Parts: sequence; C-alpha cells; structure tokens
Amino acid sequence: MSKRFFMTTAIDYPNSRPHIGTAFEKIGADAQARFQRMLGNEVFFLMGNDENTVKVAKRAEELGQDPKAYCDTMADQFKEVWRALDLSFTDFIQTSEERHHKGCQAFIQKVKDNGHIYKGSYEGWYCNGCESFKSDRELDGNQCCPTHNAKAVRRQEPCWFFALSTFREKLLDFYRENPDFIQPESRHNEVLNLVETELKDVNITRSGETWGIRVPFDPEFTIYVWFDALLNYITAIGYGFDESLFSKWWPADLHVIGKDITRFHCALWPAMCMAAGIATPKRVFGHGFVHHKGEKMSKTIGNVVEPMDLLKEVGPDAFRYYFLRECPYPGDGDFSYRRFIEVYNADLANNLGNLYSRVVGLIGRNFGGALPPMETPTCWLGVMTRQEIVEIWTGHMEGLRYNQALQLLWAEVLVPANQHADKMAPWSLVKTDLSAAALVLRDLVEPIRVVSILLKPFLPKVAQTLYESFSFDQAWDRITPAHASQFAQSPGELRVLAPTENGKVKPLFPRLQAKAENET
RNA sequence: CGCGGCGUGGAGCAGGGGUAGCUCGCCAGGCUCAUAACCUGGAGGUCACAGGUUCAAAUCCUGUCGCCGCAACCA
Repeated sequence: MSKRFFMTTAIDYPNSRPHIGTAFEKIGADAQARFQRMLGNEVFFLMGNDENTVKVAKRAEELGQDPKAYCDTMADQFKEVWRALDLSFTDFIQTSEERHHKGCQAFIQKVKDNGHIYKGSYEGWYCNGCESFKSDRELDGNQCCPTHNAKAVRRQEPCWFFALSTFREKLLDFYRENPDFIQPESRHNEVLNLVETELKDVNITRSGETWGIRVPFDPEFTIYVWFDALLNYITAIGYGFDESLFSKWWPADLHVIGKDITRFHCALWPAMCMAAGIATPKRVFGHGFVHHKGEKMSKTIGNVVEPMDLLKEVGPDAFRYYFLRECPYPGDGDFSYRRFIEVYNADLANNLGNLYSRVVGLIGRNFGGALPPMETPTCWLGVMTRQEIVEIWTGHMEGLRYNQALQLLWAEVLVPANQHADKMAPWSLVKTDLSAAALVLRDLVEPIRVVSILLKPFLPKVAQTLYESFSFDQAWDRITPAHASQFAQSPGELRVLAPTENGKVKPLFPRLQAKAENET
C-alpha cells in the first residue's frame, strides 16, 4: 500500500524576494505533499533556488558581494518565507551547491557520450550593455535594446548544442503512451504543437562566464540555464554520486511548475532524460497565475505583493486557504486585500470557526465539557455520505483541484452542520431534554471531525487544533482520509480538550475588519 | 486564414437540446448557543452579437465582434 512519492516545485531565481505568485505554487505543492503523506506514502518534497544565472552574478556584483554568499543569503530569505507558510519540504537545493555541480557534469558528460551533444555556433543579436544575446521580442523595432537604448549587434560564437530535434518522434510516442503526463489537459495541445512544429536543437552553453557550472569536456564553457536548472530534480536525489538514493526516488511522480515553463518540462526535460538514459518523469502539472486586483503582477508595473505582511497578520493557514480556495490551481486567480477579507470572514470565521465555537460552547456550558457515552447511534447530516465525500475529495486532491476539494467540504459538510444546529436548536433543547440535546451536539461534532481530517493538507495547524479539541480515538499524525469516511465509535464520553474560559473557546479565526480601501 | 482557449445576474464560477444554478456581496425577515455570528426569504441575467438546424437552443452548426494563452529562459 505504501509507496514512494517524489515531487518537486520549480526552483526560483533569487534575484528578488518571493511574491504571492511564487507562494501559490509552493502552497499547492505542499498540499499535495501532505495529502500523499496522509495516504501513507513516503514523500520526498523538493524545493530550491536557481542560482547559476548571469542575473544572479550581476546582482551580487552590484551589491559588492561574492555570488555564493549572496545566494546563500537569498536562500535563507526564501526558506524563511517558506517556513512561515508551513511548507513541509524535505530538501532545499541550491544549484550553486557542490552536489548539483557534480551531478550536472556527470549528466552532461553522459549525454555527450551518448552522442546527443555537438559543437556548433550560435548567431544572434547581442547587446553589449547587457552582455547577452537578445531574442527578437526583447528588442524594439530598430534592433535596439530597451534597457540600454543601444543598437544590438550581430554576433556569432561557438557553443554546444543538445540535439533536441532528434527526439521528436520519441516524445510524440511518449505523450501517446502517457496521456496524463501533461496536466492540466488544456496544456496538451500547446506542447504537441511545439514538438510537432518547432522542436529545434538548443544551445546549452555560454562562454566567457565565471559564475556557473563548467562543461567537463570543454571547460571554457559553462552550462546554460535550462540544461542546468532542470537537473536540480535529479542532483538533489544523488544523480552522479549516490546511485542508491537516486534509484530510490527517481523517476519523479510529480513536477509542479508554473504554466509558463510547461514547454521546458514537457518537451526538453523528458528528451534530456531519454538522452541520458534515465527514466522520464511521470507527471508535470502547470499551475495558473495569481493576478493582483485583476492585473498581472509584474516587477515593472510594481504591483507585486510580498507574502510576509499578510502572513504576519493572518497566519499561514488563512493565507493558504485563500489561495487554494479562491484561485483554481490549474487556472488563474486573483488576489486583493478586500477579497481576502470577504473570503476569510465568510468561510473561515463565520462558517468553520463559528460552528466550532458554538458547539464547543454548548458542550462546555451544558455538559461540563463532555458528552456522555451515546447509546443511540448518531446520524450524518449531509446529503452525501461520508464515503462519497471522501471519494470525491480524493479525486480532487489527486487532480490538484484544490478549490473544488475545499468547496465540497463547505457545501456538503459545514453548511449542512450549521443548518442542522439552527433547526434542532440544542440551546433550547438543553432545557427540556438533555439527552436529546447531547445527541444533537454529537451529530454536530462529527462534521467538525470529518472536516478537520480533510482539511489537514490545507490548514496544517488549524486542522490539528480542531481535531485535537475533542477526545477522538485516532492519533492525529496517523490520520488517513479513510478515518473521515466513517463514524469513529468512541467507547466512552466525548470530551472537549480545547482550553475554554466560561465555556468559550478562543476563536479559531477572529473576524477581520476591512481597512478602508486598503491596498495589499 | 499559425495553433488553442474563453465570453452566463455586482464579483467569481457551474451547467452543454426542454421551468437558468452555486459561492460571495447586496436587501428584508427570523433567531439569539456562537466570532454583530447563524438560519430563511428576496432583488438582480433576453447565458457576447447575428443567422441557421429543431416542436424546443445558454446548450448543436455557421459567421461576426471582444478578451486571453502559446511562438525558448516571466511562478
């Protein structure tokens, strides 16, 4: 039953701090990692930074720092944000690390030995100011570089090519045999189109750089961005220096990436794997982007939102909830502070939080904090059975349709529970028929239990708090989705373990007041 | 005619031949255990536009307009 699950996120450029879009990717990946662990799988969840780029070296130079020191500082800043978001990564790789350099060199040598790399020359428009080649899109109508306002020059230089074009048929076969490789399915055509029509050999080296990974068979060159970056997925698990670790985890079960880099992961990367003679990854998921008040976030517009302020205000769980509930993972979503407040208050404070408060409060004040052992079996309040809910929930989790998984819990579990409370009015019943009231309350605790379990991948802290507020039998860290699918018989009384004051609990999610026309 | 996607009440989405549905917001009422919460009801849409097929079209077909994605380094 238990198996291994190796998953990754895209590695990030450390030349600026992470924004909420970057965070969106990581949160969604983390929910998957936690879901897989709940299923009993052994999970390796890899994250990291992409450091061998010219931009990084330049930025370090501007700051008068050694590039490696600069990378380490930035990596610490990234990790600080990731920990604040409660991301449960197993390892964080920096591509400036020795293990990555070693693995990369072993890989490129292997691909060379297998005959898929050849020497050629690259010709293109070169901006002396940027010290780099520019694509047509990067230049304005007069072949001028917009940042330096200088004419780009035609330049030719020797380089090494990866013979990507020779993999066309193999890739097309691969997609045919693995129709679920590219997700969401809507990206499938895009990649097919690319592979069928414009799969060209790629330049994988640069010359004249001091920062980066040397090409082992021609040391005046360094390995160029993508060929290096993608390899973090295997160098982190020992490729080239720890065969047993590598064979334990490879191939990857899931690469979580942004939709913009689908092509590299769905075409270049499997071809690279084929060229090196290693297995191809099983699945690539390209998630959507987060916009800010309807606008695309961009550094030049200056509307990027950094996560830390909001995170400090509302904590990781509410932060995670917003993005996973409000932004469909496969598609684009929108963030605004105003909307955040609405969603937070409606779903977390008013619905989930308040159900919890009213139920615990009633048990606290009328039953001394413990419901007596039940003789009559309790009933399930929703229209769907627990089994049906868990089944649908599981399908959504496997497809990374987090917003639908969450929507399901609110519509089928929490809303019916609040409605039941209102209909049965245990606060009145308690005056006339105490045991009937106890039964009603037991029926209201059950949805809280079910929801706390199914929220575990989303709200790591709050789900645990919810669950451990009651004396359920199963230990929290051993909980599986199956535990949510049926009623947990409790032999004795059901006690409230949450700390209470005058029968009241501290609100899980205190309501937020919208700051007048606030930004963020 | 490069390929592909999308246009549904204020916002975000679902529905894919037969009284147009959900969440949030808004308005009114109920209730009062609870975080001024919860519950019930209501207003608000000629389902982008124009043709066509059909007894019947948001749903199928054709065309038009608009928006967006991809075309090698932006999560």
